[in-house]
Amino acid sequence: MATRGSHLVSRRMLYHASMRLSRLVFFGTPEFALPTLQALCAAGRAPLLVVARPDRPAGRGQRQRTPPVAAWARQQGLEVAQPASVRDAELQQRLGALAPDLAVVVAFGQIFPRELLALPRHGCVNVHASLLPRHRGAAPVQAALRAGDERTGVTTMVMEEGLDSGPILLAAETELSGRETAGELAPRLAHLGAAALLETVDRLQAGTVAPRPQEDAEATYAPRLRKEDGRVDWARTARQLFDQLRAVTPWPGLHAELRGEPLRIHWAEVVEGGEGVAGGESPPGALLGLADGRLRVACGDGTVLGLERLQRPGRRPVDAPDFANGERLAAGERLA
RNA sequence: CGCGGGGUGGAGCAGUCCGGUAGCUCGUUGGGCUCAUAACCCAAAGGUCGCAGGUUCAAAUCCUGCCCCCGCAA
Repeated sequence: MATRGSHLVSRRMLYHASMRLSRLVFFGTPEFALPTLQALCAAGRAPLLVVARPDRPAGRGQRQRTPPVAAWARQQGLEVAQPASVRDAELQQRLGALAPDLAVVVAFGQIFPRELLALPRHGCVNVHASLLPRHRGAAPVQAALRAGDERTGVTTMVMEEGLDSGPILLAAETELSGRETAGELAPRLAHLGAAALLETVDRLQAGTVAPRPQEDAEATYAPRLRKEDGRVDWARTARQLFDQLRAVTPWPGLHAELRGEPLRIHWAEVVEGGEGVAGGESPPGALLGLADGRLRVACGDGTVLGLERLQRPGRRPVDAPDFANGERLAAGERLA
């Protein structure tokens, strides 16, 4: 067993000796972190301090937005801190004065320095939205969908300096329906994560769970999505595009181009038996006509994707038949 | 004051720059054709052109204010 450095934290946690975990602090920012915070409060484990990232301009009009976690915590009368950085000296002091037993971290959005990892008596526990070591990183929910995974889940782990590489405490799996989008899956995993975290804390306290190292060789990475991740490459197969669609919905959204203007694809389905429909050799992106309320598009390997709901910039989303009516599509046109 | 697009019969759009008869593709209704059909043919109904004010002989179109929707950006 490792005996120094970042492993110090996990070594302390390893042995069944029951822990006193009455003094918690919570780190989290977006919607995804909220169920866990709420679960802690409901279980009588309300944190002494809730730390979220600062308000910042967002949305149309660039108004200052308060992160969901900060808003809810204040409403509950919890102590809240929103430092510009977790390295903020004032925050460190405040945390130190609280002498927390454990920090619970969910989708906080900032890397923890070593001093912070070691500050709570028993370290920091993180809820991660994938089955580690698969999909380490900022966008695990989307990565599982994009990879076409049939199952995913949440993992609680002891935080160390590496990216989501700490020893695993508990994991909870769930089946993917195959039609679920990231926007639908995220809240589901958030609740699964809340339950897992609660159980993790209970079992740490009781001494009935021990950290188990990750298989680093099996790790995959899920970097934060960028706008470009929503761009369609019609040379990919319909199946791959469908998985991509589910991963990037609702953000950044799947988008292609028609007549030099952006076209957002809100929903589409793989058209079975597409090869026959394509009539063989249609180039990727070629429009193959409207059928069953879907606008068919030729994709890679002779597959066909049926676009169902589309949107032009500045317009509202419309169903494929309406889109075809208004757009006056001509034979032989192609999406880019 | 972050940038930008849009509100036109039931749906999706054109027309707005260069004021002057309300258009297109669908849908709906009636009729026809067909073995049949979400196909085709004929006909009809259906619109305060977001709201209010202004300019004008005349406003969907120009000017002012307001309401609503959406994209970018996060």
